[in-house]
Amino acid sequence: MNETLDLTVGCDSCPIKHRAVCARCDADELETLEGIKYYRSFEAGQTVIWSGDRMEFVGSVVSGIASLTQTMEDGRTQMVGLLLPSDFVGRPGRETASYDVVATTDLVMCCFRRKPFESMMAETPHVAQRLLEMTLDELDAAREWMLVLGRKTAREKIASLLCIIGRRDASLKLEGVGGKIVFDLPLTREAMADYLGLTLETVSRQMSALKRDGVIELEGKRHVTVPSFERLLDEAGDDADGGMMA
Amino acid sequence: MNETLDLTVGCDSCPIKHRAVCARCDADELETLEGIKYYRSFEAGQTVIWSGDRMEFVGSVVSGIASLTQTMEDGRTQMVGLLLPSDFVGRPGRETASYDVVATTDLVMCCFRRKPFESMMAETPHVAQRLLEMTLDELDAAREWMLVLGRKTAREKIASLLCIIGRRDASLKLEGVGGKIVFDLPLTREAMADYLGLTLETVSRQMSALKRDGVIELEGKRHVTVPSFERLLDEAGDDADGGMMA
DNA sequence: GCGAACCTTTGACCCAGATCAAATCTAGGT
DNA sequence: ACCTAGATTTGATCTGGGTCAAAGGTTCGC
Repeated sequence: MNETLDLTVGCDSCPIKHRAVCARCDADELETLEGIKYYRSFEAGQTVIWSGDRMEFVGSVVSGIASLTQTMEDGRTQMVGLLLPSDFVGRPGRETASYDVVATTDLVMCCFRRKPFESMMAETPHVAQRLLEMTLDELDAAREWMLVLGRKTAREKIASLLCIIGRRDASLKLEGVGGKIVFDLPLTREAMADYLGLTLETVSRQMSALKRDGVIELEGKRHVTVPSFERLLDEAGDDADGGMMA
Repeated sequence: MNETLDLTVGCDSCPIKHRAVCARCDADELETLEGIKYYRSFEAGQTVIWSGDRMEFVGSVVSGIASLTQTMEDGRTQMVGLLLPSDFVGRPGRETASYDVVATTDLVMCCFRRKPFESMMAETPHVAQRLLEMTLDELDAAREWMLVLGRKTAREKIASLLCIIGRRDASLKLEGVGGKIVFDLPLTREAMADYLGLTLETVSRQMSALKRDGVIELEGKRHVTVPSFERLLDEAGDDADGGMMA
């Protein structure tokens, strides 16, 4: 068992149905995990972990969405992570998390009672390795998001968010006709604003603008159709007026 | 060897002089590392890793500072990480980094030829564990920085940056009289701006404002004295006019 | 069907920070 | 000492997005 691990969503032979813990089904390791896993459900808006809590478990999203949020004393908030199905939360080996985890839609998580860090490294090395890889992925994502937060315009920020959601969501579901991508936004305008470092009014305005400019289609408030992610990101760059100079 | 690892800067008994790889000096593991370590120096401005490069090594900063930067096609840049002494760079198990690493001051790094991920987990489990812990710390730091980028004002951003630099730097050096913290900024105004998602002009203006308001003292452009980190963060909140309403 | 509690959209106005431009202030180098 | 290339400061002006405010839309429960 020395090959590179490639743990993808929904490995069939594994009783736990997503990549988070399916370490290409190393039997012994899985058994160890089986013994300590359990499921928990949360309603939209319910708090999964309060900042400052002792983390009693490591969890992985099965369905629904949760958000990782940091808050300042004066109430300003910044979402610092979106937890989509197969994503991980938790910090084995640390007692406090510095942010809240709140269910953004109805949510099911697969939880594992916290194990001492060292014993995990020893008993389930492939899981440990996968955990490290996933943490590195999250770090990459966080850093990419720093670029979005620090340097992109409101319009570009929206486009970036739509891409993130769309890529994750659409890959699981079907895509629309003519290669277009169709998905439902699982976030309110306010949640989008929290993630993007904007106000909800600006988010709403920019969504309307993108629709008006034909970059995206909107049915209702949540159902989104985009031509392609490349075009979305491109056209979001060209600020508005796609032909108003006459 | 089952106790919690607490790897701090400058462990004496370890031939490698910082926490990055000093896994409380597990002899066998250190020996393994000894065999593959070497030092490299870089001048200010020199590129350590280009985005898209295959990472040939894992490195740890010995002295100097490097920055991790992401760039957009149109030239906008966002620094996504500051590498201070004892910090780590590198992504074992991945072929490309998505950002440049550039020396911001003269820099010495301790490098390790890249090892296959799996063999590292097996051969040096304490180092692997330490690597995971450090990655989680970086993730925390990145997320905290997302709050700074997304929600803080220019003045607050500067204060946050001064705290980060000051805490790291001052802990190694001496502090000034009366509990004040004294340190040298290792960054140009432009580098600060890149980190904070601001322009260099705004950084300069806010530095001047903080000095004018007596929140910080400046000798030359780089030598900074702050009363305390708490006061710095507090007073940065109260926007300017510390008594102008009469 | 009717509120009530939310979301969401839109408008009017304002301001923090960007942009453009010009001095100053270094630190080398010759 | 003088010159040059950066780094830094400061000023004037502009603007993207925030703030405040007021209307729609939806989706409940009753």
